[in-house]
Order: sequence, then structure tokens, then C-alpha cells
Amino acid sequence: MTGPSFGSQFELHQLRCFVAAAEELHFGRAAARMNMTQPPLSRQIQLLEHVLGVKLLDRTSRTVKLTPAGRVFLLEARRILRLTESAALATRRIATGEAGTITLGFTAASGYSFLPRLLLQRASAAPNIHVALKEMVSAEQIESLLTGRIDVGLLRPPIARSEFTTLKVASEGLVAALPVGDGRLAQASLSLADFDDAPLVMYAPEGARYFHDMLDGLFKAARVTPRVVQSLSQIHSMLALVRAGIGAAVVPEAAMSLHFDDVHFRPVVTDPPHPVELYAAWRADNDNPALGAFLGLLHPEGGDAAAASDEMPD
Amino acid sequence: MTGPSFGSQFELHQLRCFVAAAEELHFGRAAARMNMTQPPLSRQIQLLEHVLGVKLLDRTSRTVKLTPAGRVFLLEARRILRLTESAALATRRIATGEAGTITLGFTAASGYSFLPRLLLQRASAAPNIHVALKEMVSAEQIESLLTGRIDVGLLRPPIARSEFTTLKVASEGLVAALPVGDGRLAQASLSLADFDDAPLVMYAPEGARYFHDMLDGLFKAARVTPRVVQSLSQIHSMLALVRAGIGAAVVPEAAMSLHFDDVHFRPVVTDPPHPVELYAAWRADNDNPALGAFLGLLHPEGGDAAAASDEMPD
DNA sequence: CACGCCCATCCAAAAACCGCATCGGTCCAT
DNA sequence: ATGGACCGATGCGGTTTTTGGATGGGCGTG
Repeated sequence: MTGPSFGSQFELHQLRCFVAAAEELHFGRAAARMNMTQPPLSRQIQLLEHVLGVKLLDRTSRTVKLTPAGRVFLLEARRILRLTESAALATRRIATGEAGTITLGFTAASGYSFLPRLLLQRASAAPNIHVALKEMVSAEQIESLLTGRIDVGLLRPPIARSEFTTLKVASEGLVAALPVGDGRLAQASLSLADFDDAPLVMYAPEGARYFHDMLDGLFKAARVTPRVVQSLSQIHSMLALVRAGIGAAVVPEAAMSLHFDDVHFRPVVTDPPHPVELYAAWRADNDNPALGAFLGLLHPEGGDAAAASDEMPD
Repeated sequence: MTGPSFGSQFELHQLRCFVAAAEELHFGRAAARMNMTQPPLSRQIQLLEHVLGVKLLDRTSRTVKLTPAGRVFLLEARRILRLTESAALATRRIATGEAGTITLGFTAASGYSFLPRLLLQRASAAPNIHVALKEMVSAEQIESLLTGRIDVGLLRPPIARSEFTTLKVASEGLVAALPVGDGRLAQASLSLADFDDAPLVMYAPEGARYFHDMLDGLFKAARVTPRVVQSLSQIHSMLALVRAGIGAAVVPEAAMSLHFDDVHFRPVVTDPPHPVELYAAWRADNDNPALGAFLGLLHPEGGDAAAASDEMPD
């Protein structure tokens, strides 16, 4: 008693049948193109028409023509089928790592010089890899790497997590940031001793542990004791204080790109000469297929970064 | 030995299953939403993954997560599904005549006044009906109606074809086009006798049969014989000759919208007072669903057109 | 008027799909 | 540490759907 059960939605197979029939205007040839015989093709088109509630093809035993609605639906069907193919293609490209998105965490300081260089000069080697940037301090990056909020972090050591793989991507020297009028500007370069008992805008141990500990260690090893007048965590804030004449600051070379008026820079001789290190870190079990292509961008070749290393000093 | 036979293309049902699973991140709930049980849903998603050659969902026995490729494919799948719905909707709207395209033939003269009024004032009543315009003379329109190149024609009688339905949509009077300096401009209105033995730019019998025969008949009935100095088929060409002072012309009122410098118009009293008739014609068996809505625009209500008529004078 | 072409329909066989029962793995509470 | 709850995958039998061959019927052609 119940008639044939029409699904409430059409299927792509029906669309393909319809497009073939609409283009051939001949059920036999259309069926051949679809690698099937004519009766099932007729049936599929009938099904499609029933689902839509619309006659798409006007067929006599002699001719097949598109109805006005069929003309419109033909365009729509072609668009849908094109979209399915491009969707499959795009998805496969993501899966193979040819294209994709990498979410990258970075510290403010690495954003001054290393990151722009990376994006401008290297990213062209992988034009289909989109890099989504998130600025956060190193500790946040480690947390975000664990939760998967970022794929890769650009951060400062120590990175004491066994589930991470790390790569040293850059190391740089320190420079003194001095206000105009500071006598030490007469020297071409400074030594740590030049900061003994002099006012210094220092890194805060909480928000900038890495720089704080590194400078602290360097001064102690050189038996130098600067007068710490302020402790901040953001380089640009420190330079603002320097500009106000509150004291000097010791910052990574990359900070020179900040260009504060009335603040000048002089290299600071240290041992080792490039104590400021930047590492990339990512979870070894990160399954983002674009990761490989992105890491390829990081590998230094003739750049100013030191040799790669999978071992991390603690 | 041979494994299960995967189709080479995915189906919309698999897309719907995947979207449900990706949104619920839970196969059981997704299956419930799809009105089926969990095992077939698992299979559909496996099938989809095999067809794409891409893992879309990372599933342990405890959690379900999207892979990066799955995230991309989810967006694409949603887009495809949205498109299928809008395609069905648009097609149904075409089929019911709520929307659609009418290809309309029109004569040059009807384009001066009647057609702009129709499109500007009436078309807003059927905003989803698109009117594609094709200018052609009446004979061409009849031919195009038969071959289906146009759905409706705006043309001059006679329309002696049994397969057409016709409707008088406008009738108008005649005006004299006179060059500056013509003595007859002193009169507020002219009679046909004012053209006796005067130079007249006439319609050509080939290209403008309707106007030629009508004027010819009017003059003969009034026993008036103008001096025909030129015969043209395009009104704007005739007015250009009038402007050059070659003679007067008798044209439909609508031609006054042409605004030639140094050409002025005066009404011409005729019997009947509105001898210039414009008809709409269409094939009775035209299956364009938008036809009904378009014809609704044509029906005069308080307009200047005469009453509708299915009978056509010959 | 007979023939050929072409789409629709009928029917049996094949394929696909679904639901049930169940397995194996993980997490959680005890 | 262990038992139970939860969850997705898998095996299997029954049902629905689809397919292809044969056939029917309408229409144009010679």
C-alpha cells in the first residue's frame, strides 16, 4: 500500500546523474557516461525530481529538454559537485601537510626581529602554510603547548619537559640601552664592569625569569653589582624608563629595532658572546600535518642562528 | 580477498553523519541526532575517511577529536550542505513561479515609454522575477516566440497565430513631429488634413509595416495625400530628418520622450483617437513558471491601457 | 504503415545499509 | 588494585535499495 519511500534529501549520486543527463540530453548516453545502464539513471532522476518536488527534465520518447527550474538546478548542481571536489582536494592537502595552519606562540622579544624575518623571508618557501600568531610569555607557551592551543612555541629556556622536542633557532648578544647624556655612550662597546654601582633598569624575576636570571648570573660571575632602580618585564617599558633618564638597561640586540628617541645602544661584551637564546618547541606527538613543512622553515641555513640542537641546557 | 568496495566519491549522507559526529564529538549522540544507531554511523564515517584517504576524527574509546584535516573538512561539509538546501529552495521557487526569468521581446517604440514604466513601477510587485530584454521588430518577435527564444513579446498587431495568447497592454495617439519654423506649430493640435500635399517623413512598409499601414489607412480614409519625401523604419532616424527640415513626421506619443532639439510635437486628431496599439503575446503552451507572475505585472489597473482582450483585430 | 529510436516500467539478482549483539579499550569510583 | 560504566569498532543476519536485462509504448521517419 505504501508507495516508494523517497528520502527527504537528494544524494550526490543523483546530482551526478542529473548533470550527465542535462548535458547529454539523452538518457542512454548519460547512463554510459555514468558507467551504468539507462533504467537506473531514469530512476535516479525521477527520485531527484520527487525529492525536490520539481520536474527538471521535459522528456518525450523523442527528445529531452531542461525545464526552467532544471536550468537553474543544473547550475546549482554543478556548483555543488565542484565544491565537493575542491573540498576533497583541500582536505587531502591539509592531511599531507602541503597546506595548513600552524598556531605559533612567541615572546614579545622574539617578535621584534626573529619572527618578522621568519615570516617575510622564509614563509615564501611554504606559501600554503598559514601561521596564526599568539603572543605569550614562555611559561604560557608551555602551558599552551600541552593543551594544544599552539602547535609551536618560540620561547626562552629552560624547557624541561620530556614531551617536547626543541630546536635552538637563534642566539644573540646583549646591548646596553643608554639615555642621551650618559657618559658611557662615548665608548664603542661596554663591559659588564661598566654597570657596577650604576643605576640599572632590570628585568623582573616573575614576568621575565629568563632575562632576569641570565643577567643576574652574568653580573655575579663578573663580580659586578649594579644598582637596580626598577624591575620590569616588558622591554618597551624598560626603554621608556631609560629614556626618562632613570637608568641604563641591558637588553637583547633585537630590542634595537624599537627605536626610542633619546635612547642609544652600545654592544655589551659578555661570555659567552651570544647568551640570549631562542628555542622553538613543539610536542613530539603533535599530529598537525603542516608541522613538518613549518619546521622546515625554522632550520637555519646560513642565517645568524647557531647550530641546531635537540639537547636543551637546563 | 578483495576488501569492501568503496565508492570513489562520498555521498551527502556521509557528510551529514560527519557533521553530526564532529559537532557532538560523540558517536552515540550523533547517531541519535541522525535517527539511527551508532554502528552504521561509525561505518559511514569510516567510508568517508576511506574515500578521502584522510583521517577526519581522532577517536579513542574515550574521546573524539577533530584532526586538522577534519576541521577543514567540517567547514567544507557545512558549506556543501547549506548549498544543497539553498539549491533545492531556489529550484522550488523557480518551479512555483515565485522567482525566475522572463525573456521579453520589445519593439523600439515600446521601449521609449511603456517598457520603462513597466519595469520601474510594476516590477517591484514581483521582485524575484528577472526580465531579460531583447529588442526586435514585431516579425522577429513572432519568430522568437515560436522557437522559444523569448517568453513574451511586446509587439504590434496583427498577430495571426492560433498558438499565441495576446493582451492589449497600451494604446496611444499620434503626434506630429515638426521642425522649428514650421507654420503648423502655431496650432495647438493638428488634423490629418494639415499634412495634405506637405512633405512627410514616412514609415517604411518593410521595416515598420504596422505604422506604415496604419498611417496609410488613416490618410486614405481622410482623403489626404501627403508628399512622402523619405521612408524609414526607425523613429529616431525619422526625427533626425525632421530636425534637418526635410519634412514633418507622424509618430506615436511615446516618441515625445526622445527630445530632439529643434523638433516640437503637436497632437494629431484621429479617429479612433488612440490608434497605436501595443500587445503582449506569448505561447499558450509556454511552461515557464514565472510567466504567470510576469503577466500579473502587465494587467492594467487604473493605467492608461485599454481593457484586456483575448481577441485580436486583424 | 512499418521501422527505429528512446524513455518508462517490471522483475529478479546483487549490493548496500541498518540494527542487534558483542568486543576491546579507557576512565573512574570504590 | 579492581570492578563497573562508557564508548567506539566489528561480526552478522535481515531488510531496504539499487542495479541491469527484458519489455512496453509513444513518437518521428522513411
